Amino acid sequence: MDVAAQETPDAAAPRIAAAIGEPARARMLYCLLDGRARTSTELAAIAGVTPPTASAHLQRLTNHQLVTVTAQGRHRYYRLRDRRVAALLEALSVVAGRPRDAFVPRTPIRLRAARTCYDHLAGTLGVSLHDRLMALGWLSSSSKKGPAYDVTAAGIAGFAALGIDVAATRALRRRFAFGCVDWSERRPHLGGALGAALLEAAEQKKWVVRDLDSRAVELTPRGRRDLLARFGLET
Amino acid sequence: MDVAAQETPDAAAPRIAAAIGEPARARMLYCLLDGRARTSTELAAIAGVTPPTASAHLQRLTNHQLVTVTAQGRHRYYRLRDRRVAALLEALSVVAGRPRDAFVPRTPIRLRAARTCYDHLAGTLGVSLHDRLMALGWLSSSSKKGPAYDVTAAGIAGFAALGIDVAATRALRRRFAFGCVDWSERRPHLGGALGAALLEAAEQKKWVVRDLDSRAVELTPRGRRDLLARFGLET
DNA sequence: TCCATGGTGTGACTATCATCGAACCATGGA
DNA sequence: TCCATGGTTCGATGATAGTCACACCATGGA
Repeated sequence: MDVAAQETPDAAAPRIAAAIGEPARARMLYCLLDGRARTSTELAAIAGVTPPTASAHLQRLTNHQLVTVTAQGRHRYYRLRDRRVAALLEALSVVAGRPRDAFVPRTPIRLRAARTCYDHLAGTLGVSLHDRLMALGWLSSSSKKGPAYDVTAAGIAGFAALGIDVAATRALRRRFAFGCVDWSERRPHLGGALGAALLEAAEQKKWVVRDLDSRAVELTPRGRRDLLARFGLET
Repeated sequence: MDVAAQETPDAAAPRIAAAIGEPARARMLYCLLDGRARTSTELAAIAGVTPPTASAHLQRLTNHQLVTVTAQGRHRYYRLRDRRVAALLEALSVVAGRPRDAFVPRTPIRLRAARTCYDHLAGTLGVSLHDRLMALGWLSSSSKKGPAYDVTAAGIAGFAALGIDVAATRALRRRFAFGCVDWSERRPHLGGALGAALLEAAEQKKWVVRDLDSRAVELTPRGRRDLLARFGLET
């Protein structure tokens, strides 16, 4: 019974919002925001509910096109449906994280320090890396204050040295590179296909390790050393 | 009792989503998406509930920082808190309006034809105007496929003739101009400060008239004539 | 074939909340 | 001062939906 498929967009919007608007489901979704898949029981633990409850929640999220499920043996892997759902969750975080009087961030330091934003680096690490890339002249902000970026000749060479083919990345059918603002820093980090490629490269080089249960990303000793050497980045 | 102010962003997100995720409240919010303010009773009628119910809803929306209220005499005017809330609602529409098999738009034609998207023109009118501005060479897409736009010399002159000071608009502290994709057309129209200035100019020239109860925008006979004359735009 | 494990359906309980009528407060005009 | 109007608060009611224990189905390995 795919409820969502029979509705007008107007009627679907509040139902989708309601689907997100339940703490256990929200925990699941924000965990999946790193773009990876989780099994039903993993998500049950993360949400803090029993498997039957989690199953009901996941069914609802699937009906409303927020997540997709793929069966693999005995396991069923759930993941966010697409980047637009991720964008919705990020937009929600932006509104939820609005500065308020005497606001003190209560987010775990680990998560503020380095984390993924769907499929690219965010947090303080993501922001400093972004600033460094701008300072090095690898990236250029094409429009006056617009979020879209372009890569300079120096940047093409630099990214190539990291094993990133800029031309191939640009050819992907998604936004190439832009300043992605997230809730904890309120400053841009590198988003888009290029940001994703950068995270992938960093993971491959074992500069960073992703946490399984959250969006946290840990900087390895090797990563700390290489980032300093290559970018002059103090972490 | 401002519940939202005592919460971490993480706990606030699902509550905000839940605040949107109730049909009556969603109707109110999407109505306010044109950026204008409405009184409590107006919103009650639009949502299809009695004044006491609407009052409770509006209180919740206010607590969760989605709308603000300003008292004027006996009336209390509610409006969306800021552009980020509008962005959230649009992101929600995008997910809600995802193409589905045999999808038939059930939106009133009037709303599809011309409407506002927070504070700029959308709908088929917004889209054709956008395409025309590109064809005339007033706008240029700065990045490869990014949404940010810039204005050409021809555009600066053209907008000036409409009474729009491009330099002043660019100086505003918001995104200058970009392709804003909305749910009904799935094609970009002109968003940002420049889009807002264009709508304002069109309103001032009596080319369009806004509807009070919805996001609909009506093209006046004069507007039809002038748009044809100035842009060669058949409506 | 049997068993262990991952995952889902059922039914009962409970809490939340949307709703409205009626009463109440506040503003502006007569 | 009184009244009309806009708007909110209160209290009661009913529906929705989140929760878990238990039972059930499916897959994979022994």
